[in-house]
Amino acid sequence: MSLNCQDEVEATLEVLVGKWKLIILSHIALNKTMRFGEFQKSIPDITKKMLSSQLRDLEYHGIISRKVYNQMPLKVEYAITEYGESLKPILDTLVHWGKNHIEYMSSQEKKVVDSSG
Amino acid sequence: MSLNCQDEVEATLEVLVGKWKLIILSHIALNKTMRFGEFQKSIPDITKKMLSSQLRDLEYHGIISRKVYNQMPLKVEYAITEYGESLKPILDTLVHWGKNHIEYMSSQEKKVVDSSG
DNA sequence: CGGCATCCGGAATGATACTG
DNA sequence: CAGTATCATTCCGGATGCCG
Repeated sequence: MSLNCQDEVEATLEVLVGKWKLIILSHIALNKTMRFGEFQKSIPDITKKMLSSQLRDLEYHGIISRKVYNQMPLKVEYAITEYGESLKPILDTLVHWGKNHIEYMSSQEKKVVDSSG
Repeated sequence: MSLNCQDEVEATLEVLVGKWKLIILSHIALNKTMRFGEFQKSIPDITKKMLSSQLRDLEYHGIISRKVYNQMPLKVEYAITEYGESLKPILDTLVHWGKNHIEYMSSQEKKVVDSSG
């Protein structure tokens, strides 16, 4: 059996690659449903085009679902699928490590700021 | 308190972004030390330039260490740092999900292959 | 052996305008 | 409101050659 897990990591990366996918997931994982505009408010720096394309990718891979309401004004709701939920452990470890890393970095920063004080 | 974890995810991504970083980590996490050439053998598709730059990034962020032996022929050993070890849970969840995803995809494939049989 | 410098193409991302 | 179309740009990563 192979000890290195390159294929598995690559398979996961294929689904999660993209500047905004994990950001999007970190939001939708916490809500039952989210609308296009809500994503834009939550993620100010993302453009419509990027949001749209990343959402489509995630939908293609079965991570999120998309429901259109035929009404005016238009309404579209996104939700995380059951399969998408299986990504939560990844998100959790990412958030956990990031939290620790931010603390680590700010503790490193103090040593630098020291010279200006 | 903030419920969305965008900053944390982004902080983690800043360290892990790059086509090969997680692949590299998935290899070095299983070995005490690895040499430049060993990475090349383990990851046939990576170029010297990419390997070099990704290793430098990881070293910069304190994830791996680099030790040069002043001898001919040149010898350089890379190792995962203690801080780098803290990424293992992320790798584990990635590998775990990837494994499951590969099975999921191959089960989807059968339905398609069906038409050629 | 391990790695950097240079050049280069294509993919990823962004800005803006337009649409049902 | 929720996108798409188009054009511009940035940047990642690959090919190659040179170096200690």
